[in-house]
Order: sequence, then C-alpha cells, then structure tokens
Amino acid sequence: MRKTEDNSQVIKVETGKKHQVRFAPLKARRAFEQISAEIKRMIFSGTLKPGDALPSEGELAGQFGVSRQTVREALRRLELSGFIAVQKGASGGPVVVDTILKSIGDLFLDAFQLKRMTTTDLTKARVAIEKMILKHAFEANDKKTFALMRAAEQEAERKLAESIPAFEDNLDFHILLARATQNYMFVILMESMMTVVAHFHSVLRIGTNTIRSAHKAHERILDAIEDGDEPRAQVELEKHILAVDRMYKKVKKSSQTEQAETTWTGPAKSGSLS
Amino acid sequence: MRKTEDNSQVIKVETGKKHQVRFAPLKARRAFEQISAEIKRMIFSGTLKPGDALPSEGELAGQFGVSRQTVREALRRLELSGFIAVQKGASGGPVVVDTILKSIGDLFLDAFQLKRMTTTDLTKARVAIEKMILKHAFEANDKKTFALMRAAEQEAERKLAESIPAFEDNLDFHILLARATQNYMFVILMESMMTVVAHFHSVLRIGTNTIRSAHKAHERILDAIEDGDEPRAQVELEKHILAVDRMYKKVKKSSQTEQAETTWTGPAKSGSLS
DNA sequence: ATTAGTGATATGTCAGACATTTAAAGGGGA
DNA sequence: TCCCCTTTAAATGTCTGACATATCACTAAT
Repeated sequence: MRKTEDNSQVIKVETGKKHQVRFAPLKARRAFEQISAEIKRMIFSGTLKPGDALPSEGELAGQFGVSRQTVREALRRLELSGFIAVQKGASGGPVVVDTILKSIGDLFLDAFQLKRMTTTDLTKARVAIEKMILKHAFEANDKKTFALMRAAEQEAERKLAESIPAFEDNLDFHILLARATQNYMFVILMESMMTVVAHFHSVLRIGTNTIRSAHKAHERILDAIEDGDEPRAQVELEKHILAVDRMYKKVKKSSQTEQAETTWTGPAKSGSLS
Repeated sequence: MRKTEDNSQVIKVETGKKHQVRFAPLKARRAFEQISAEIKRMIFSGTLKPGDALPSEGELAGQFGVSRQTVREALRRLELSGFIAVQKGASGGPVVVDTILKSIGDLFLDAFQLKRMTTTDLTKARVAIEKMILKHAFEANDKKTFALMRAAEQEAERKLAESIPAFEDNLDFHILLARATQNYMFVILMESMMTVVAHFHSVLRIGTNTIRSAHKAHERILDAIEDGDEPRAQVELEKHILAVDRMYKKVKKSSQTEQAETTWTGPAKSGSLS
C-alpha cells in the first residue's frame, strides 16, 4: 500500500508515444527522492529554517510511511547538498543548516580535479573574475562590508603577531569582496573558486610568510578602495593574485616537477574493485 | 571483523590533547564515506572511466566487507555528485558517468532559490561574466569551437523551421562560448549559470518567438566573432542578454506582479513534518 | 521477421536487530 | 552549593535477510 498514491496523475504519460509532445522527465520515481524533495521544499518555503531540528530517522520513517533505510538515503542527499547536518547520540539527529555554498565549493573542487585543470587556469579565471567583481564592488560602494574587510584584516594581523596559523581566514577577504557587490551570484562564484584555492594552500602547506604577504596585499587593496582609487585597487588585486600564483609554481618546482601536480589526487591504490 | 583494519593508524590521534597542534579532521569516519571516497579516488586516478560498470551493490558489499545498505548510501553520494548513474533491472547497476557539471548546476540553482536571488542579479552577473568570457574567447581564438557554435546555430535554425521546440539547445551557444576560452573554469561557471537560466525558461514557458530571436542574436554575435570585430560582438552579446532579461520581466508582469518571483519554489504544502 | 512470453539479474524497499556514540540526568563526595 | 563521575536513554551507524519491482536477454510462437 505504499506509493502509487501521490504520483497517480503522471503514470499515464506513457500513452503518448512517438515524438509528438515532450513531457517532463517524470521526476522522483524513487521514494527517497520524493522525501528529500519534500524536505527541500519546506526549507525553500521557510517552514524549516537553519537551526531547526528534524524528527529522528525513525519518526520521519513513520510520518512518511517508509522504512528507515529509505529515510536515510534521503538524508544522505540533503546532507551532501548542504541542507542538513546529522549528529549521532542523544539529542542528536538531523538539523537544518545552510552550508550549500560549501557543498558547491566541494563539487567545484571535484570538477577541478576531474577535469585536470591547472593552477594557471585557476589564476587566469581569478584575475578576470575578481577584477570584474572589484569593479562591481566599487559601483555598489557597500561601506559596511568594506569595514568588515578592514576588521578581518586587523584580526588577521593580530593572529599573525601571535603566530596563530590562519590558513582559511586568509580567503575571507576575497569572499567579503564578492559580498560587497551586493549580488549573491558573485559570492557563490568566489566561494567556489576559494574552495579550490584553499585546497592548494592546504596541500602545498603554505607558511606564515605567505600568509603575511597576502595580508599586506589585502591591506594595500583596501587602502586603495577606501581612497576611492579604483585603478590602483585593480592593479594591487591583480598583483596579489599573480604573486600567489608564483608561489604555487615555486613550491611545485621545488618538489619534483610534475609530482605536485598529481599528488593531491592520490595514486590508485591496490584496487579491490573489478 | 569488519572495520578496525584500514583505519588503524588514525585512531590514536586522540592522544594529542590541548590545543598545541591542529590535526586534519579525521576524515570519513562513517563507512559509506570511506567507500564513496575510495571509488572517487579510482575515478580521479583514471582506474575507472565513464562508461565503466561498477560491480552490483551486492558484490561491492562483499568486496568492501560491508552490508548492502552501507554501499547504497555511498552510491547515493556518488550519484548526486555526478560520478555514477544507477539503473535497475538485469544488466543494470552502477555505471561511471561524468555529469558533475550538471550536479554543480543543480546545486547552483538550489542556492539561487535558497538565497532568494532575483533575475536582475542573474542578468547582471551574466552580462559581466559573459562579456569577460567573450574577451578571453577572442584571445584564445579557438576557431574549431567557433565552428561548432556556427553548426549549433544552423541546427537550431533547422529545428525552428520544423517547429521542433529546442528549449535547452538554445543555451549551448553560451556554453560553447565558454569552451572557446580554453579554460575549463569558465565552462563550469557558464554551465552553472545556464542551469539557472534553463530553469527560468522552463518555468516561464518560453515560446518559439523567444527562441527565434535568441537564435538571431546568436548569429549576430557569431558574425561579429568571425569578422574579428570584438567590440561589435560585445555589444551584441550584451544586447542579447538584456533582451532575455526584459522577457523575464514582461512575463513576470503579465502574470501577477510578484507571484512569478516566488512561484517556482512552490508553496509550502500541508506539512506532515513537525 | 516480428512479437509475446519467460527467466535471470539488480535495484528499491521493508523489517527487525545490535553496536556505538553522545548528551543529559542522576548521584556522591568535597 | 558545586564539581566530577556514573548511569541512562536517545539517536545514528551498520548488519542480516527478505520480498517487490523493473529491465534486459533469451526463447518460442505466430
């Protein structure tokens, strides 16, 4: 008595044979897809907000009238998409979160590796896109966000003084710059690219010196922004990104020419698979 | 006798208490995460290529020494990420594919809706990014891809003559343009944005007239490219994108002013959930 | 040669069970 | 009263076994 009740009207599409009309592809045949879609709808509509706890797997299974396994497969999807997080233990369970940007970034990184892109591709794209974003940031002139950028750099300086490593904070500057455009589309793009950058910084084990010089570059860019000097900001931004690119190439060269280009993917281990 | 054999060396990390050193976050505690990571590694390394069939769920379970359910949760992840596709029935099972760009696009669309972006944001980003991409395409001067674009438009014209609807083919032009830059990073960006565009075209029920005028715009852009006239190409491209944007606003206005802005998300249905 | 039927295969789902993790409640000592 | 330790309950993570369902490949009948 499960299914065949909420997708009753779409079944008879098969009667339309030949290629006269094109129907939508009969979405979500599988139960777990319908469940994840339903929960996603509730998040989109605002019924479920980040922080809200979802019922436990068992309860969800009961409410949807499916088994726990089916619910779990739905949760796996929502989890990977960045809509929910799951915690074990008492008072654990699925919770609505909003880490979709991280999910996009992770997939972006996968694509980067799968398509065997190079740091040169990355840098070229960064130069072009970030300069364009900087232009839009000047147009939007969002002084509040500019202030946040300045605050972030002061925080970075403090951490540098106490020699606290801050690998990732270093990239917030760029994401905030995208935010200053007031167009979230740019934020997504920047966050995606920064995920790839963060990956390189992690793999290449960038040191304090690199972080410090990046920090100083950020300050120069900010100075130019606050002076309203767009051309100077553009020049400083491009110099900064190109400097980071030179660092990539230097590290790569110092550790077996092309080794570093493939290492992060990891070699194929003894395959137990087919 | 399952587990506690391939993750033996990471267990003792817990001895490092206080906050002296920072460890990597002990990746993939859950079995299905390790499995999906392992299969992903094989795809990255080239051991598994698109078209290759993976063993069935049962066999995978046996080889990894886990249950079928655990394998399934791993497959759900790989599926959503666009690394594999799964088919039912005899000679079915998981197959390696490469639809990661589609996966990124889908997530992009989710983010678009979740963050409640507007078509204006989309259009502004498109104008800025596509013009930038066009510039890079001129630099790369990839005549082979330009020829593909021409061929695609001729095909579009043929379909128009026979009044075969071609909603999505219409966007190939832009993706091919990104491809002409020879930088895959731009292809990912364009594909992501085009997924959002395609969604609007689907929701707004684009008509033949719109497709035709877009086709003609594409031809004008191509003409300019083939003439080596970059400024004209830039102007035509911008005009084209802005024309599409006007169409959005027209359709939106003609069907309850702001209704169309929220409808695609779908209203919250009678929630059976908390 | 085309069509209909049949069997094998693999996914989709259900049911029940146990292990493990984790937070919160409870209890004892200072 | 406060803190530490233990207990306990809740929830996920995983296993086993089973059945339903979809689909391809093969076969047989027209």
